[in-house]
Amino acid sequence: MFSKACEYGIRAAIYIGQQSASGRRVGLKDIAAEIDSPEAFTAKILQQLVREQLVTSVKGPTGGFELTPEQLRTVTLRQLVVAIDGGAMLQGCALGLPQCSAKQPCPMHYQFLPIRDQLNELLRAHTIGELASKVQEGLGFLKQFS
Amino acid sequence: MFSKACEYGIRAAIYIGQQSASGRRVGLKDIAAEIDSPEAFTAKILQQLVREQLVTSVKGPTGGFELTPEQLRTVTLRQLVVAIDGGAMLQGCALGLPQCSAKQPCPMHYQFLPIRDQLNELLRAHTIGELASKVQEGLGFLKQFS
DNA sequence: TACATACCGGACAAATTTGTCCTTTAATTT
DNA sequence: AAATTAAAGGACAAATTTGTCCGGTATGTA
Repeated sequence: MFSKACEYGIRAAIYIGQQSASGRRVGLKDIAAEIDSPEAFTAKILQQLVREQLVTSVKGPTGGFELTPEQLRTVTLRQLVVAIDGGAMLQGCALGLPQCSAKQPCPMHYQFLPIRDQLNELLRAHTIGELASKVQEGLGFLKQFS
Repeated sequence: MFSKACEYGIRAAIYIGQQSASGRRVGLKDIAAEIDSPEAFTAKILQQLVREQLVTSVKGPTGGFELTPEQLRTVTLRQLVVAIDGGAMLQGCALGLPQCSAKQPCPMHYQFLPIRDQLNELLRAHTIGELASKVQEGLGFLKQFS
């Protein structure tokens, strides 16, 4: 569905959000450990998110990553996905036709349309803050325990 | 959504189906030209589909690819996708958790479930023959004209 | 039987994605 | 101010996906 980078990015953002909601700023090492992702690769992805201002970072001792109250409230899953994977998967043709549209639809065009619309709607409807709360309440997990 | 290989594979299968429905067997060169795909790469993908018996091939002069009436009637989009991309995208967790399930769901688990179910249903519901007819009737396209 | 045709299969190459390492930059603490 | 901490950024490496090339194999035709 999404790229690895995107999966890590979303998990990281939610974890940062969860901690930010409790007033804690978190470092890269902590993040990678908590979401079970490769540290250096996760750093790259977070850099992207910081550049896009979807996540906030602070350098130096006591530094780390955090989400402002506004970011918690307004940044959606969709913004993360677009920032990391680009819009292609949320718009492009399922069969890869470059100009697929009602004008010259691929054979699956009208069947896929509602599903893609729902996916877009879904991603737009959920903020990082909301997902972070879910994790905080033990209703969702960012890595698996045994 | 799907890999390039999968996109080419689906388009190729539908084109072969369209021609088979009219009693024509088609060669690789023809296929690649009609669906606008790299020839040698398309050959690899078709080999896979032939091995899985989703497509039939005949060697030698007058040879080529075709779909038997049974293949036209029974092979679904889902079988093509699984043969080429594997089942991961049709089952795996959206956030990449290896063991995501109701037991330890990711924060988006229950939101994604209905969408993934619909996608599976959609892929299962459409046969190559059906999609080939759509193209034959001019209601769907496998490449774009200008 | 010889030849031509067209798929098969393996090796190879390019491009992209995933992942690592190390130096630089910024900020806090002593 | 110096030392320490942690993110930023660039270069590099591994893995996967995408794509090519070419000799081998099967099949139909003369």
